[in-house]
Amino acid sequence: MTPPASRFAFTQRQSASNKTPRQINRNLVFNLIRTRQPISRADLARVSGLQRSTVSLIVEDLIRDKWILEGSIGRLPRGRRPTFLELNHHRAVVAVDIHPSQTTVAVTDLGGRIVAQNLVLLPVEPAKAIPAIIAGVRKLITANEDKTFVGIGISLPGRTDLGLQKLIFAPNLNWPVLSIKPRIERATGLRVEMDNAANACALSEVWFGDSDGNHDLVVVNVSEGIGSGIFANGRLLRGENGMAGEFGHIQIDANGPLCGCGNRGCWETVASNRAALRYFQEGGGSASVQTMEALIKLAQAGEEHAVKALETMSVYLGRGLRMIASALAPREIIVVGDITSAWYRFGPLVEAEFKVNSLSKGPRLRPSLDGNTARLRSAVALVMNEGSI
Amino acid sequence: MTPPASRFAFTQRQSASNKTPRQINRNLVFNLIRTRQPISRADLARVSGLQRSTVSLIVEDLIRDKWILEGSIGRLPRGRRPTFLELNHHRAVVAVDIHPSQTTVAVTDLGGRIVAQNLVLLPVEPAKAIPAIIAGVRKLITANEDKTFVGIGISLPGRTDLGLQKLIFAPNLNWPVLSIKPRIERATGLRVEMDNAANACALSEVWFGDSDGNHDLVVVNVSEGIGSGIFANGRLLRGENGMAGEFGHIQIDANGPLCGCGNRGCWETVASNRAALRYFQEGGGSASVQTMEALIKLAQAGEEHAVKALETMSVYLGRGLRMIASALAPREIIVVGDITSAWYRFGPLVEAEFKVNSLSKGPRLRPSLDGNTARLRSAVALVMNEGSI
DNA sequence: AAGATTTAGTTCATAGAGTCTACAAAAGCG
DNA sequence: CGCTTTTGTAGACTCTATGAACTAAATCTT
Repeated sequence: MTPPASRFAFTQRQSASNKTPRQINRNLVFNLIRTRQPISRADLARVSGLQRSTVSLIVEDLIRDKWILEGSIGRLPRGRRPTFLELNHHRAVVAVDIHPSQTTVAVTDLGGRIVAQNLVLLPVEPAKAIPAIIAGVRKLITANEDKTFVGIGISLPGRTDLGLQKLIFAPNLNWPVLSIKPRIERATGLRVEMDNAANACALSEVWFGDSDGNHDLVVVNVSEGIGSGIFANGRLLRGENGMAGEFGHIQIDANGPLCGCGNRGCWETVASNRAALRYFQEGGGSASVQTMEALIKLAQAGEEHAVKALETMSVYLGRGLRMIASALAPREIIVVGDITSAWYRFGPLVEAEFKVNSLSKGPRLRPSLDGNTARLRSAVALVMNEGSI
Repeated sequence: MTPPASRFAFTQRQSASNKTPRQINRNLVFNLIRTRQPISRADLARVSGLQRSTVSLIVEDLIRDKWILEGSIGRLPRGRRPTFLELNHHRAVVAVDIHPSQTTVAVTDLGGRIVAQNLVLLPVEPAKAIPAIIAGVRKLITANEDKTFVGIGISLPGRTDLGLQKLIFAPNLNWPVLSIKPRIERATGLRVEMDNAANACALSEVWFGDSDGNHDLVVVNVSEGIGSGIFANGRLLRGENGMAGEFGHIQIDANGPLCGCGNRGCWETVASNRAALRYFQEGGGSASVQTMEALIKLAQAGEEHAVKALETMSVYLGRGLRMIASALAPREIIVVGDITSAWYRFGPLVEAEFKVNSLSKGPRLRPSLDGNTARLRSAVALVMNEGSI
């Protein structure tokens, strides 16, 4: 098939054993089943490039380990009928999406399909928030006792410290640096993996998008601030201390408003939800509008100040996205956030500014279909990505 | 040792055969010999984590294929004396560094040591430039007939089309889109690999730097324009059509001078060599100064206008570097270009602006020790990186 | 000086893994 | 009923790493 990866890349300083090919191929076969189920062994062999006998052995392993199941029997023009394989729908993952406005706990199957879902009212005090989350998780687990849970994936509105794997920094929630991972692990007995919302969305796009995960993409999460998740060279680009993707603080306007970081005119200060609300107030809009949803509703109803505010935000949004495009040249940039609910109206403005003076075609720019779902579905990816199989 | 890489990463959509471990381990062993030569089999086993017997087999292979040689015999406090292994110094690579101001052709051994070196006068017309390069390469090859050449690595002042692997776009040379790779391959009979100067420098840092190539770094090449090479997740980050790293066109100053790309205040227009010369002229400097080297010399002599021009450039340079740091959070940012020759004087200015308002420690910022050498030494990496072993 | 100890490097039986060929199973078609 | 086609399995074969045993060659101890 395609040529082998560079043999001199530095990716692996790790020696390989005889079990390495099985690990790789097992991974490959599982992902093919995940993305193309139902699928027969023979088709897996054709798609993967492995021999039918090899696929059979790997499938046997995966069935023994309860990751997949034999399903219905297919039908062909002639020849023996294939046995379809599918993900084991008795296995499930708990998905937690912590969000400033609303926190959701859900159960998804291994394919990322949402099976059950609850909202959790998050107490303001951090000390009470985590018990509330644990209670929500427990409730869903007991309500789905027929499932075997593989782990818990959490999407956070803040940074996680990948080195220690347990701290988060979530200024938008007014939480201090917290060590939530071990607490939830102890309380539930399940493995917990977490990452910030933008990375979660990026993983969702790669795992559940129609593309095969072979190209680079950037997810830009526009809410109170602006964060981003970068998928490049086949992995999330995390950077030192997980700090990569902080495009929110690239300077867009040297004369812009002062940012919390101390600089002027950071992208966040001119293109975030907060910026849009500020434009609205400064433009003479009603002081009663306090949330982005309200502002968007107003604009959709045709209120002039609201439209103007979102138009200004859109232009700045496009300008920053253009910088991301020239910095990383991904194949796609995906926007997540409230503004996407009015993309039909403001998307063209963003796109116009995004394409200004661009020499070549540039990346595709599109809104995420549903950020809430994407963050929840990322749970499977988070849990499985760390190699639980 | 370290835990295995994620089994669900999408890096490899490729099936593995039972030869895969050998490929990986051979790669690993060769790189250990490359970076730690001279080294014994026993030490290789200790460092790699492989068994002594496995290392012996791989070493036998590498010797048979002429990549390495048995060298001198060591001495220990007690026990049998180890046989040192080293790179085969009969094998060499041709390194070509095409540069607007001067083009160099060199021969390096597999360890990147420069064995021979010639300057090539590049005719202005592109039609005559390539024959001149070929002649220079031929001359060095015949002058080093004791060597066996593995390939030719070329560093270019422009973009290469990685998809087709043969086109380059080099506006700074006033060359049209050219297909130089197959021409040189046909003329010399050697495999040609090429990449732009910034990527070449990044590869050099990873291959020959003291770090083990396990972390992310960005090389910023400041000359007429500004280009960059991004090393992340264990590989060069190339992006769609090899266009990643075009930080030169991020906007630094919305009211800045008009850039060739159509926007205002691109980083290139305020922090490149060209920008420094413009500051100098606008500030009332002598019109006779036309090159960056001359400007730097003048500044080093204390001429006020020159100092001022380079100081302005330095501040803008630092500002852009700050954006790279927050976008990618690499462990290191390395600056290459003429300005590094006066880093002792202007580096602190760059660094000061770079660190403005930075919350955390941030990446290390440092000048490349020698950009010319780095670009030449990248030839080995370019040739070997594509898997010729 | 002879044996003990230590370290380097090799040999070989063994087990894990994928490939490839042969073959059994199961369906449609004439 | 036999032929063809396709799915899935079995087994011989090859490649590879492992780990224990072994040889080689040096120093240390007595």
